[in-house]
Amino acid sequence: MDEREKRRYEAKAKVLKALAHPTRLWIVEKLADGEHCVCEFVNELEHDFSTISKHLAVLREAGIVQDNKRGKQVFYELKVPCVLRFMSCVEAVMESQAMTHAALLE
Amino acid sequence: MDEREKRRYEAKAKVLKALAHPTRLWIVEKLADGEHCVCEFVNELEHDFSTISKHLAVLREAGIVQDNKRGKQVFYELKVPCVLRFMSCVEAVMESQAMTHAALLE
DNA sequence: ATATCATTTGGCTATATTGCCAAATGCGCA
DNA sequence: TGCGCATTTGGCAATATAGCCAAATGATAT
Repeated sequence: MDEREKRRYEAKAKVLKALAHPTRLWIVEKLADGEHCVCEFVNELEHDFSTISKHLAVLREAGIVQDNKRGKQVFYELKVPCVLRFMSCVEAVMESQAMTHAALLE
Repeated sequence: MDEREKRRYEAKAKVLKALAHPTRLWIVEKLADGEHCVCEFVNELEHDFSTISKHLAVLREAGIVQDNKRGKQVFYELKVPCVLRFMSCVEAVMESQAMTHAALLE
């Protein structure tokens, strides 16, 4: 793996890393039906404003979401909605894993 | 988010986290064309055997790959190949990000 | 049985991530 | 202009992750 390829894999990993957190995953799924205000995330998740804000920054810096400021509020929306398609495969992995564990108990 | 849902998001995040590392991503893509021996990864990546082995353990525990021991060697293969479909979307995110940055420079 | 090879595991240090608090910012309204 | 609200930023302590070395394991071949 040369330097160029290495940087490319690091960039790819950064995108997946942005998704790889329960709170951020929840936010991304929430955005499936369109734009939402930061305040909604804070209300529904039991976290500090600052914590949510930092999670949103991670998603924004990865290029997954974008923010739209309107009035006092900030709304976030998915910039690249194809990430939603990951979910069914992630669930397939979890199911396969559950089956394997069940098989070991037999 | 109740306790049950929380655990579910943690499990999903675990799968994505397993993919969210340059070396592991490289390994997963390498497995696109089928089974490969651990020794091949060690040869092609400039890492210690133990480092590669731990990365493989992360992928295995997440349910993404499975190991097949034959003779002295251990071969790994994708257990749930749909993860390969993530790549094009990850690249779409990167491209969208590149465009945004380019736009800012104008 | 023993030596050998491929891989895994344990242990360690360095680095990265998370989540809270407090303080700073930015916008709209009185 | 100056206040108040929504959000972001800075800073810190706790925890998690990465990668190296050395030692342990497990199968094969002698």
